[in-house]
Amino acid sequence: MEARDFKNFAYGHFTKISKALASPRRFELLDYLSQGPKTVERLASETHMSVANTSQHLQALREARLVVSSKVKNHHYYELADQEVAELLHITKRLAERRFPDVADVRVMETTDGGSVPVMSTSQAMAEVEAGRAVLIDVRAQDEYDSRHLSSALSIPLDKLEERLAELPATKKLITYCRGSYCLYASDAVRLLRSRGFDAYRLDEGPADFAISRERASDEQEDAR
Amino acid sequence: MEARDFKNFAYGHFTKISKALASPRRFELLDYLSQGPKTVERLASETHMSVANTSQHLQALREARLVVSSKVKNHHYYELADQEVAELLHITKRLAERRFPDVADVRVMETTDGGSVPVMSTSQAMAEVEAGRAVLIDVRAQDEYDSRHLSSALSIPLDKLEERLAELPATKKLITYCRGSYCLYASDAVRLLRSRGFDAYRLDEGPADFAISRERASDEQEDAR
DNA sequence: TATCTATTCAAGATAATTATTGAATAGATA
DNA sequence: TATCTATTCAATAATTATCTTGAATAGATA
Repeated sequence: MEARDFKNFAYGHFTKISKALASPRRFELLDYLSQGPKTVERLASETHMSVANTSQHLQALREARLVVSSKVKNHHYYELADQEVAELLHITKRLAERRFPDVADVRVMETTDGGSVPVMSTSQAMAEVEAGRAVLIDVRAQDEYDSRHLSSALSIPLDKLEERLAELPATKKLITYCRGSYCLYASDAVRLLRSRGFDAYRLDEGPADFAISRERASDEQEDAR
Repeated sequence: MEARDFKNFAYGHFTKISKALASPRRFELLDYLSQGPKTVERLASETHMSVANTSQHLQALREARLVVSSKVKNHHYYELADQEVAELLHITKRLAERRFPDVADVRVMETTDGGSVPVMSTSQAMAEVEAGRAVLIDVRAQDEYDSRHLSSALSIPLDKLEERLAELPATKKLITYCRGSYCLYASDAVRLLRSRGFDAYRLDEGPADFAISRERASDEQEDAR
């Protein structure tokens, strides 16, 4: 193989990955998939795309080997092919926030509802929970919770929150979380809870982001040995 | 701002980053830029692109805020806007190798010349150097060495290697490195050195990759505190 | 001032990507 | 077997990206 062919081969493959992430629709699909496996129809309705278009984008993601699919009954489930895909999303978002400060500003504005929704970091939240002063509430859909959730978190999907208020301790902090820093569910939950007198907060990340920080930490412990 | 507008805003910005990485030419430009600042003409000749096309791609990278430029005399120097860009390249490559095993196979085949060029990891190399059994040789261009290099490495650009053989210790291992795992310079150097009787090896990464591993390690030490 | 050099800009042809529509398929369920 | 459901495929039109060519610019140098 000639040197130039080798470079074309390598860069061609690298950009298969980046091309797959280069469409806002596909980026969003991957973002949802980082919460766990989902069917085409579910992804279509969550992203407000047509089913055909969703399917087409999923084909593109599969060609780039970022997702894999499996069949259960007559549903096709798609999921991330590798946890490193979630890491790539994470780093791309972080770089976007660094290079376009507006992005972070708008995120904070929107997810805190202009400052009225207090935010807590995961480490702070963990400390509160361990000290018995707070309870974690996962407000995502049940299957997303089942797929992965923060330890000790309760599952109360946002649309069930109002009818299940009685289950919540009035004397503790309630710390909600959802898919990640750009998801508004936890902010909606905090607003509802605060309007009912609870001391509510939201996390600044979701289980996928948290898993990445954890993994990086353990990678490094291995490297250090 | 409506919830949908917020998502479009956020995903639109995330994909500005990915779109910039989605062309093999631009990916290659960034890869060269991770070795240090370079002029348009230099980048054009290294990537075998026309100057106009190179400039156009650099504009695109600047729009995506992945590079910044500065002017010295009548040369425009471009450089990475953030070290995290190099990290994004690194992770994209790693994921491409995981998902497309051929990429790693071809890389190993090409950079070891079918197995005849022995490869060493950076940690192994560092240990050999510290024990006084090996010398590190940076075979990249002088300005790339000046921009950043592994500590204790000698600078001997590949095209000067033959005339400077007398400077090299015949009793130690010679460990060469270049831009990274996909760069062939170090392999060429090893072939030359071995043909003259030296005990030569190449590193499996370059200074940019090495810096990323280091940074990750120190990030995690901070997190642990 | 004239000229040279490095870079950018503008226009155009070609190719690739996207969303939409409607048809096709494959596997359940009745 | 017939029907239903979830998904994919195929064709189209609209948009966007790419490379080439040649002209324009801005700053050095003579």
